[in-house]
Amino acid sequence: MRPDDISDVRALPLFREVRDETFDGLLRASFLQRFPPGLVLIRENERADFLHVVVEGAVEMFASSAGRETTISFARPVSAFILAAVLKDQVYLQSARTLETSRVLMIPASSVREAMTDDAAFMAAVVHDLATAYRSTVKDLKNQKLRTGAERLANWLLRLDSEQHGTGSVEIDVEKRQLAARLGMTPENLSRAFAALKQHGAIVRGMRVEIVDRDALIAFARPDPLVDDERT
Amino acid sequence: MRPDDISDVRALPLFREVRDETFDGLLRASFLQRFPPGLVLIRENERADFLHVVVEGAVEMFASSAGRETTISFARPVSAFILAAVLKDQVYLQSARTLETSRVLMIPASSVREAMTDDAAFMAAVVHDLATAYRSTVKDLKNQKLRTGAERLANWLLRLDSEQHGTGSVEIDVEKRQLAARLGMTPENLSRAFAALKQHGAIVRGMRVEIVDRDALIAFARPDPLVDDERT
DNA sequence: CGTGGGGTTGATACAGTTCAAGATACGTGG
DNA sequence: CCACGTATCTTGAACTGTATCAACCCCACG
Repeated sequence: MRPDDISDVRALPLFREVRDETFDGLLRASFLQRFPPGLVLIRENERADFLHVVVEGAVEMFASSAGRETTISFARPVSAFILAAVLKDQVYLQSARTLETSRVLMIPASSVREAMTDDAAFMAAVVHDLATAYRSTVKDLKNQKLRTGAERLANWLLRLDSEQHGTGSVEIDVEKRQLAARLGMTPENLSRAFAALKQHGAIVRGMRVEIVDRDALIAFARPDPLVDDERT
Repeated sequence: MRPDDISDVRALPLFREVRDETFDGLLRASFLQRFPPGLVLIRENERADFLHVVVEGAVEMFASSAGRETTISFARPVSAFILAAVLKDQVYLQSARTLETSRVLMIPASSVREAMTDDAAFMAAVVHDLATAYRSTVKDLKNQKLRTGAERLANWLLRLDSEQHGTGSVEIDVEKRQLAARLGMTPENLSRAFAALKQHGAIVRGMRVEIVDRDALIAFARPDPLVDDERT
């Protein structure tokens, strides 16, 4: 494991305040592995043996039941995923697969649980991380239940624009099929949602979207900090 | 506060393993209040000043955005709700209102955060509670995204039957409009879903449902422990 | 009684998926 | 460098799932 990677992982909210010996102990038992795109890292219903941390690349969390499948979320560097299953010593509720070539740090579940009982600072960080993940899922649920697909897209565009300095010209940084999955719809539906947004001030051309009438787009999207804001 | 209530609250997973002085400290700062039905206890976007515990009655968690509203979950005695907002010292993401006359214990957020830093056992219980709430929300999300309304109803009936000793004759213990909200659909849609289940071995008459062909109902519902099981 | 709320039913409309076909983009091998 | 093949994206049409609006039934309760 390269020194750069170590310091990136160390900088995670989950590990930042932790004692050195706790962090070293966690790393000693772990290993970093490189995976090709499309590889399934975790299958739901398997026992949670490791806490995974995406160090490089991108991972999609998804879930299936009765033959249907849906995307739950994406994990990008540097972040940990499925902490809850590890803590409860339970099976995963979600599956995970790489979207690109990715490097993933795998920390044994038992080490995580030990570190938590030994180091109060780590346990406090775990509490914070869990609370954040929980609230993020509640926001997803609200986004899904309270909005149509086109509205979810419009709000996603507004957020992306503000991340890209609010110039009104947005570069889509993911494949559209991935974007469709993230927004909880089919690729066909995403196409139609883009077409529908022409009426509301957003024009798409390839991977670039021009927000020509921000007020109209906002009026259509009706953004809500309790759904869209990352920080709260 | 009556001794019975105290021991009920003490028995919650969140407080069971906690030191006596921690528990006493929490209670000292708290107060128990009685509320009439339909009263809004918490409004989303308000600062989380209290951790609430339903001691008696029933509370509905719901959320609104852009004029639409949806039910997120129900809290029945004895359980705590919206722990995450309290821990992050943030605003509530959900609103809460009583469904019936209810008694609710309100613990100041600052006391909860103090108790957590003082008592490792309490913090450990908080971790477990948060992980459980998080996984429960993920299951809700899967239930919502992977199933139709009729399928959600069918699975709810199967679970209710197993709770009522699997006799195949199920008594619905909530108003149907509440049930519709819990299953994420309109009351009209619930009526139609019940009608549709006649084809799949479940016959409704008033508040009573007869499961006349369990195999057929299971084949239609396709229950999944990773969505329906409370324990995992 | 009569009135009102919960529940059901019907008609209509919108949201979303599916299936199929065509368009565009892109990397590879000839 | 072009041609081809493949994957992504778009568009159209049909269909499922759900919401909405309206009418009506039923029963409990004043």
